[in-house]
This record gives sequence, C-alpha cells and structure tokens, in this order.
Amino acid sequence: MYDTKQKNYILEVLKENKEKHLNSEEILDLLKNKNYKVSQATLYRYLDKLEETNIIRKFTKPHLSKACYQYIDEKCSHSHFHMICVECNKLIHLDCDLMNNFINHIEEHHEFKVLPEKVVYYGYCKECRGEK
Amino acid sequence: MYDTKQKNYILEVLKENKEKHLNSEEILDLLKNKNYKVSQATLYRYLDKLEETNIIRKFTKPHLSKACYQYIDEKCSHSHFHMICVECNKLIHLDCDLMNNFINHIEEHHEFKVLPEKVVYYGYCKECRGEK
DNA sequence: CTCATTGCAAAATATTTGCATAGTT
DNA sequence: AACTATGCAAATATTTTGCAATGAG
Repeated sequence: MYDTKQKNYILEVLKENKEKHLNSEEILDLLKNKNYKVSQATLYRYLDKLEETNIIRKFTKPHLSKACYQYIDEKCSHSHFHMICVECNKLIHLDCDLMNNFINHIEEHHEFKVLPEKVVYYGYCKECRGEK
Repeated sequence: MYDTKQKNYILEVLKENKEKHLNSEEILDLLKNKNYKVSQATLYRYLDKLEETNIIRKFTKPHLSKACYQYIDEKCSHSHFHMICVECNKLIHLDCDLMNNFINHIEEHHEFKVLPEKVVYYGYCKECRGEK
C-alpha cells in the first residue's frame, strides 16, 4: 500500500478527533477546513482499509442513516460505553468504574463475553429529560 | 391506526421468525412465499411503526448494508435485557439484578435515563467462546 | 516503468416520499 | 363520509464503482 498525502490527511483528522464518532460528511468537512483536498471516493476507500486493519472502528446505529468512524486508541476507546439520546441524538461517553464490575459479572455468572465497545444505551439525556 | 391485511401479513411473518434477524428483502421474500402481496413501501412504513411502538427491534451492523428486524417476544413481560452473539447471532435473555442496579446507577449518577427495552449487549456466547 | 491511488461522475444500494387509489371504521 | 393505508414510481441518501489521469516506489 503506497503512502499518499490523502491517506495521511485522513488519518490525521481521525486521530485529532479520537473522542468523537465522525461520519463521512464530517470527516470531509474537517479535511476541507484544513485545506486538505480529498475526494469522497478516496475517503470511503481508505476508511474501509483502516477498518479492515483495525485502525479505526465503524459504527452503525439504527436511527442514523450514516455510518460513523472512530480512531482506535487502546488507552481510551475500549474503556467506555456510549449513550445516545433518542430525543436530540447527542452521543455521550460513559466513563464509569462500575462498568467493569458489570462486564465481569456477566462473564462470570452469565457466561457471556460482552464487547464493551459495542455497548450503546439509548435513552434521554439530562437536557431532554428536563424538557418533559 | 387501521387494521389491514398487509399489517397482519407482516406481523405474522415476523412472529414466525422470532429467532431470526430479517432484513427487508428477506421479509418480502417470506411474504411472497406465502402469496401475501405487500409492497416495499408499505413494509418499510410499517416496520418503522412497529419499531416506534417497541413491537420489533431494528438492528444495524457495520458489516451489513441492510438493517435487520426482529420481533420482540412479549411472553417474558418482566424486565430483562438482550445479549446477541456476534458469532452465531443467537439472542439471549439476561435477567440480572446487578444489571438493574447498574441502569439505576447511570440514572442517578450520570443523569441519563436508559431505555431498558433498547439495551442490547453484543459479544460472544458460551458456545462460541469455546470454539476459539 | 509499473502498478497502486486518485478524482470525477455515474451506478448501485437502501430507504423514503408524493400522490392517486383503495380500504377501514 | 372521513380519513388512513396502500402501491407505484420517482426521489433521496449513502456508499461503491469504472475509468482515465496522476503519483509512488
């Protein structure tokens, strides 16, 4: 696989936004903001390769039409759950000590190995609960 | 919402395949096999309604382009959660006090009201873990 | 020089929508 | 009769592909 500026641009933007779930459009916007010229086709082609080689993670959610992508940082990516507000669609990261207790309990007592990175809780965020 | 044959056809097929994740095409095929005439538009429109009212669950997976749908069996009316094996696609019901505590903890300490019926844990079941 | 990569536009895929007709209450 | 649901085809949204031109090694 040849090393090209387009690939470096894409990786740069993904690394700078480790904490976010970016869809293709958002990535293209971020690239444009930096005056990096990358076509949509190139982006999709490279995202596929990055996912295959486990450098990024691809997310699809039932209520979102676009797929999202996130750079995998061993330090943080594996250690949190995601919560999505069904009202405002906000994505919230849940960092919680109890989480690991819970995962371990399921593994030990219910014989199921939960993949934490795939956990998404749907519900109502602070703001949207207040509005009701 | 009026009661129509198309809706009954769709529900019938979904109920008969409770254990499976069906995509729109598969549902249309099953309908066709029974000589039930339902258009694609009607199917999508009714699937949306069924999901909104929590009669079926919609799944999207990063490696599948089409969404999948599954009837939620109401025979277990008590509160429980779902686990799905990413290897064999098996759906497992999880009845766990710790889980309820955890959900309550999130509500109290992380200010997010989780919708329990939408909780799905992805991971590896007993059998599929053994194979590795 | 060879072959991978890119960009463009067109195609493919999946889902949604407008509208006239049919069906339900 | 009033109003919802359906089917068709067209529209939309997202992603993928063919192909000629460009760039990397």
